[in-house]
Amino acid sequence: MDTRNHILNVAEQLFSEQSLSRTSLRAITAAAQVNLAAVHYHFGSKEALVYAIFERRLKPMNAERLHRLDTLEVQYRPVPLAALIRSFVAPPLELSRDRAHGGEHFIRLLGRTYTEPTEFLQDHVRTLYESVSDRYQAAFNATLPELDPRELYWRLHFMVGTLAYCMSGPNTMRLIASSHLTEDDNTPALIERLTRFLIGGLNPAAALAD
Amino acid sequence: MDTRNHILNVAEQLFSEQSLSRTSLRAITAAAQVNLAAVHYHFGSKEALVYAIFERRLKPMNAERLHRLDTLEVQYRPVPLAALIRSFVAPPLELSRDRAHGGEHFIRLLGRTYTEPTEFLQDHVRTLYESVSDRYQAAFNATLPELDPRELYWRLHFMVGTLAYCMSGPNTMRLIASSHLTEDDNTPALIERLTRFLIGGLNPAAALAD
DNA sequence: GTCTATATCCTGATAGAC
DNA sequence: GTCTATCAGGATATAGAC
Repeated sequence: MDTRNHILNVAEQLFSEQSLSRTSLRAITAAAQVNLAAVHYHFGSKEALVYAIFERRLKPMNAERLHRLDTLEVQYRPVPLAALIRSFVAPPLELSRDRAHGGEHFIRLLGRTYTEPTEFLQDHVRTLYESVSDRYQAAFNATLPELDPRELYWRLHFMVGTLAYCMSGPNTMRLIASSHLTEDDNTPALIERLTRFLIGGLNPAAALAD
Repeated sequence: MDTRNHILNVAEQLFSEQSLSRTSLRAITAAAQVNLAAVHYHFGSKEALVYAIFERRLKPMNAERLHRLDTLEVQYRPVPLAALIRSFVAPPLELSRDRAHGGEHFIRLLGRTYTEPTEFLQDHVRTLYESVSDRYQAAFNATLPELDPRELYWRLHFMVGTLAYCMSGPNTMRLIASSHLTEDDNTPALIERLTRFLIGGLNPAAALAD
């Protein structure tokens, strides 16, 4: 079990630095200083290893989102927009800050997965997102009842896209001059910046409030 | 020259469906019904083929952006936010609609490249974006003078992220239930939806106007 | 559980005839 | 310009000793 977790950690980091297909099992086992065959013993295949990486992180992350949403929904109905957005974007961004446990690497990897056309992963990840997707769609619908479902759908799509780009992180292609990209910009500040941006985008009329 | 363009077209499509590393030269030459050695004769290497694909599309696309910005800047100063955003997001989205010339495939590929950690491409693409990046940063700064540079940087970062996600297209992972993802949603409508979202995000106070 | 050795296949690239 | 044939290396996966 120790070896298994060690492989997960090292693979997670390497996968976050290079694409899945460009990262070989040999590179992983060499970096982890374990035998090549250990991966097949513990996971069965490279794809199964990737599955395990996503499952380990996504389950608690999305459970945290649902927990925050539960708390909000007993307190308010409907949930105020700012709080709703924050409960959705904060868990992944906070996980990305968790360098001690490798969360930073995983979130980078996750951000890329949103746009990567690797079919074998898409289905697996979609399943791990199902409850979050349903619950939040209903919650946003309750908070923004004046939007028709199609318009709401598109705005949520834009929201997910913005978040995904933030997750893919500082090693992403920087089209905008990066003189202001300072590492000192901490996670709570980023969460607030992003939340303000999304409030404006999701509901222009509500942007002035809060 | 005919073979060369044919290879470019076929490669562009295959690269948009699978990641760069998972798409082999053999798959490309088989689909294009040309000889494997033809790629090396016309381009020299797989990486050089990828360069050529990006150069062919990115140069006119960004020239179009700068052309629109030029036109706007002789007409207004500063350029209104909505028009500025539209001039930035429309060229790629319109290109994505150009199925006759394969623009749809390229834009999908481009959307992914924003978050993919393939170093050899990043530098090349960044160079092709340099003038656009500089000009637009100045234009947004003139339109939104009340934002300090760091805040503006982050909002533009969010904007690019949202656009990138839209470009990566309908085959992207759909976390939000896709019942409303109808293909009939045409490009002009998407441009307007996205522009309205971005107006709200970039400048909440201006969202109510326009 | 861990390791060595190996099977099988696919990759990008190139040499050289036509 | 196009083709065949081939090289050299790296990939995943597995069989079997310890």
